[in-house]
Amino acid sequence: MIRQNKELLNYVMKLHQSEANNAVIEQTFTPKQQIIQHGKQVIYVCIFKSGIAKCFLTEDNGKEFIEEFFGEGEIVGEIEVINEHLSVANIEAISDLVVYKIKKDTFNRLLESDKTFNHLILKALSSKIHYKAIRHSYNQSHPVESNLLRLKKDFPDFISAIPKQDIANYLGITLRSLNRTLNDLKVKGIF
Amino acid sequence: MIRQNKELLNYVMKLHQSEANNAVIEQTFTPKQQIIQHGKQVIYVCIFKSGIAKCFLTEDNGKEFIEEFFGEGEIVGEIEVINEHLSVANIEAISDLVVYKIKKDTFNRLLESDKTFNHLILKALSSKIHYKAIRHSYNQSHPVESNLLRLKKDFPDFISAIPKQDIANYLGITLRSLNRTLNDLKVKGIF
DNA sequence: TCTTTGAAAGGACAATTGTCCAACCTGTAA
DNA sequence: TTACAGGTTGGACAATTGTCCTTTCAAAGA
Repeated sequence: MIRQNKELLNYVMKLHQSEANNAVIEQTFTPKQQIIQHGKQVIYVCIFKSGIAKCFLTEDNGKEFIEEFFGEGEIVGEIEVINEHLSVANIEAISDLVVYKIKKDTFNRLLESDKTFNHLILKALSSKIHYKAIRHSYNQSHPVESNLLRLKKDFPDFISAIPKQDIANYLGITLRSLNRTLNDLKVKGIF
Repeated sequence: MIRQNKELLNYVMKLHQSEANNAVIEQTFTPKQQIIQHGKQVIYVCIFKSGIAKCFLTEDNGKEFIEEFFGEGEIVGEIEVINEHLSVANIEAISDLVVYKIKKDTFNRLLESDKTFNHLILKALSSKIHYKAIRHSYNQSHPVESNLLRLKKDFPDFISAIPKQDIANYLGITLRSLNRTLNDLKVKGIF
């Protein structure tokens, strides 16, 4: 549930050192700070060095849906830069965060001129599609209880690392339902 | 709900004519034929020239979840070729289908040597993430009735073009629920 | 110290959705 | 023709999930 991309992170760390003119900048965020906001232009592509952030959409009825939790090496803003549109989603820090920022133009230049980088981005995009497909299929096809067990298997400590409301929004259920199911699992001795 | 990518289709049609050695082959399928099967190696990337196919996963509990319906210009198999893993999903023809097939190695060569092609693929991948994000957020955050109205707006004739069970699987609901909601909408005079 | 705010927890009831089943068509094969 | 398989439809009831609301607790600020 917390996505990572170590291979990309390694490469961006190298770029951070080798590229001239601060092509890759480091920046820190504190919990609840916004990294990208829906409807705004995306000027920087960001790659997470450490910490956790959430990627979410807010629907017309006020409900918030969490697309992913992003950890080390995950990249955000690349979709918007590649397809040249405004930001679809919001990215917000959950923990303290350190990110590498790459200016839009620099990112496009790297895509064109650096074959390794280009391929890493192709792979990053493919992975996103891959894990989104698997996640939504599983979530839709299984009861809440199974979904929670699956998250626990992936990331045993998710209950304490991520606010309950965010977990509920990730699963597309209400906080009430989440609590109810967690309770059932406690009674059963799991969790 | 039926995804298209005309820009990519145009380019692949050009490749079909210009590339030597049958780099791009045309093939036809009839309804229910399998184009890609879960767990198998992907040797060809396919781009749809005409017709409709469904992309779906089958879960351990036997439930089938439909990722997307693909129409003109949509591409399948590229995720597997780029990330070098076995097929995640199944692709099956719904209507009669004509596809362009590109061998894995040819696809990789084009990605490396043809900048326009490379960029079209980057955009295709980005779009997939984009529309997946929007769709799942909307679906999870709205009742079945709203989801059906949204599909009808997108593709007015979907009820007759796509089997009911497939629509239910696409929305992650049962056939019973789908029928119930369709009935409600009929009574209300919509649909 | 005394509010105040926000996250967490759960009771009670309503609404939605699933499960199981039977009935009804339509086209195809025996 | 007859039988059968597959897609479609909806009744009856069970199970799940949502809505609304109250309580508790802990951290932050007046």
